[in-house]
Amino acid sequence: MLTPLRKGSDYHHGDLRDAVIRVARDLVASEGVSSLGIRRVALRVNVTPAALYRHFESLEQLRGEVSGRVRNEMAEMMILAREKVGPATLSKTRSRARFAAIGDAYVAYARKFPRLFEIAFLTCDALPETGESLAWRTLEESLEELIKSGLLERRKSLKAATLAWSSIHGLASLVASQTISNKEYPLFRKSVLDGVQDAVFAR
Amino acid sequence: MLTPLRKGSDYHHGDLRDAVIRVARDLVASEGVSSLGIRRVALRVNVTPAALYRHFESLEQLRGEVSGRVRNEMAEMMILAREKVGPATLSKTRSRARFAAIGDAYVAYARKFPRLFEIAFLTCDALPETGESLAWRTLEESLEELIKSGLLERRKSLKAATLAWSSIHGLASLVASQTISNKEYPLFRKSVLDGVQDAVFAR
DNA sequence: TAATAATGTAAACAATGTTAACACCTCTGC
DNA sequence: GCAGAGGTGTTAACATTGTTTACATTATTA
Repeated sequence: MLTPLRKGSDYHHGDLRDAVIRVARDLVASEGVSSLGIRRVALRVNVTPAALYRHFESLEQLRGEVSGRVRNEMAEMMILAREKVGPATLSKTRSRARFAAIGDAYVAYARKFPRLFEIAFLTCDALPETGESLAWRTLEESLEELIKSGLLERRKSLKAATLAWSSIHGLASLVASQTISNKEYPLFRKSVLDGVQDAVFAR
Repeated sequence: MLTPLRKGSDYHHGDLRDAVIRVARDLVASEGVSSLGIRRVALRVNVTPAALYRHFESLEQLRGEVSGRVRNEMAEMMILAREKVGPATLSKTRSRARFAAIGDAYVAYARKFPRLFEIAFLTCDALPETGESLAWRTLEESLEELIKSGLLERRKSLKAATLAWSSIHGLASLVASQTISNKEYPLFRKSVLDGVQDAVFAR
């Protein structure tokens, strides 16, 4: 327990809104999106249900907020994984490995937190206005590295980005929804990764 | 109205179970998966809520049943689209067109019925025992055609199938969840289709 | 035709999202 | 310092939901 949710006998919470989203995220992660509810979250945050309506218009909006937070979390995981292989250089193998890392992190997240991945891409009537996603920008950065290290022609870059995202996302989605099992996964993984690399890297 | 839901003053319905799934499907299609409810469906079928529990254990199971029906519906659309380009022959262009048709039908369905596509791939605790999916078998058939017409080596066939499905599914999923807009769609579509064809067809 | 199973209804239950009226806390302007 | 105003929590209620239990009606079968 990092910080107590309520400091002593405070009437005010201090930072409800954020605590609510955090707890909601954890609830979805462990019990699924259909278990996310105003009252259940309120209980865990040790607050009255009505209090949540000071910070969220509806359950639907809270769901959207969780969805947005998860998408950011995913992107941060991707960035972390990329940094872990080493800082960006002009080395071909380096930038190639960094590119592979973000794709791997994407589907690794879906495998580790399938319920979170699910809520991240649910059609949401009330999603927080997000410009270009962090994940997409991260992908673009990696492609830029590939261009600078001479592995990718600039004119092919956009096409590479869209194909890479689609196939990686498809793999992640099929895994998260258990449409493909853990046993089938390695084959799918190899096919997709090879396919993406074949398409991205000029031969 | 094709068939009246209740024949005259019948106490018994005749074929509730099926009528329920049909109505549930339409409800999801028009108002989204979170609007699917026992009472709402019961009302539309002109039946008491408790009646549904003679045919389904829970709302969760009904959701699973709808999900299964939609997956079948998708596969039927794919088969229909494939037949529409013409019967299977050994012609290279023919089998190639038939292969493209099923991929196009897949994402076309997701574009036309995003809410149905969504429920089709929701993680479902109670999904009806389905062996190999009809869609997957349809894909395998098309790959077999490609092999027989000399466009694809048999040893590459499984890899081709997994890559094709992942990327097409990813494209469909990103479209259905509105992660990519209608404006961005054409570019994504071209990238994915080209990428799949490059990977599938030996060069 | 009488018993039995299948399938519907009626009424109740606890739990849910949401709202309105009220209480407390914190801050600003004098 | 302090009065009031706005922000943030509580309490109590409401309509609606999934689900169960007891009962009524129809269909099936021996």
